[in-house]
Amino acid sequence: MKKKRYLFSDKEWEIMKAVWQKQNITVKEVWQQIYPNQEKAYTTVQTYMDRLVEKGILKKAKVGLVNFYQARITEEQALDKATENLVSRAFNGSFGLLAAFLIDSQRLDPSDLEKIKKLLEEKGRVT
Amino acid sequence: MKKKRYLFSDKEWEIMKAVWQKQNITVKEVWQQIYPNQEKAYTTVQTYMDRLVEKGILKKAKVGLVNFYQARITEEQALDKATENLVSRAFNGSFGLLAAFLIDSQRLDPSDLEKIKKLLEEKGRVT
DNA sequence: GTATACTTACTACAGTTGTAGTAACAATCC
DNA sequence: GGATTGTTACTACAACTGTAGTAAGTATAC
Repeated sequence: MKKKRYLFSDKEWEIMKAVWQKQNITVKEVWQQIYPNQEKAYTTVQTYMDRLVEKGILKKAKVGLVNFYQARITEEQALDKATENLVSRAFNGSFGLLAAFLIDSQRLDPSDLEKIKKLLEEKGRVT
Repeated sequence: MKKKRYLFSDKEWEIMKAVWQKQNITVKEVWQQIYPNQEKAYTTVQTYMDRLVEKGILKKAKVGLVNFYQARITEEQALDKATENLVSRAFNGSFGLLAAFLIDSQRLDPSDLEKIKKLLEEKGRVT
């Protein structure tokens, strides 16, 4: 088992999202959830998941015939790492820059902006 | 020349940051800037840059002996794509979620928060 | 109790990325 | 003008990623 990177590839994100939704999940369940129309082979999903085990991100335990997989890190942790990675590569390490970029982008709708204002106010009150 | 992905690997970001700083840059200049202590071989940087040319992200033009490289996409575009990619993989496609995550994280210092408030107000006024 | 179905374990292979070496050619130093 | 230096072009190779096939073992259907 190698050192955890917490940095996922595209496909690994898909898998992890499913695992966080249902701790103790099987390959089959993940497969059915993310590829309901068999877009990818069952064994492809199996490979992704076993690689995540090798990387120390998932653990698996056999119950009878079947392997059940669990995440060893939280979604929170993964989001944080992924965001940090983007920020460090692309935004010169400044989370503030990313935040400003988001606000300036056309990517937030009015309700997003409202929510952000609320969060800021709360933050202000607590601090 | 393949289709532009605009999605960069870690090393590609390093290169691109240098290229955006100085349009028409040589391999040597990039190398000296990002590896001032020769942490990596000159030819390593050369390889990164020529791959970016193959991918259509950079173009190169020879002047005398030497190749000068230019970006074919703006930093803005790349930031947007990279952010979009993170959001779509990790934040269920919601830019608002990412923004909220940032505000909630301990990653923004008071001056960041101030700046964000200002931006929001301006946005409010224009909208 | 043999054929069928499901699941795992293992193997394979092409494309991408990180890393760098070598060959060849031009410029320049004496 | 031969040796040295700088630059490019090309090749190489291991790790990682996306993708999937096959073998083998267990369960189930009759």
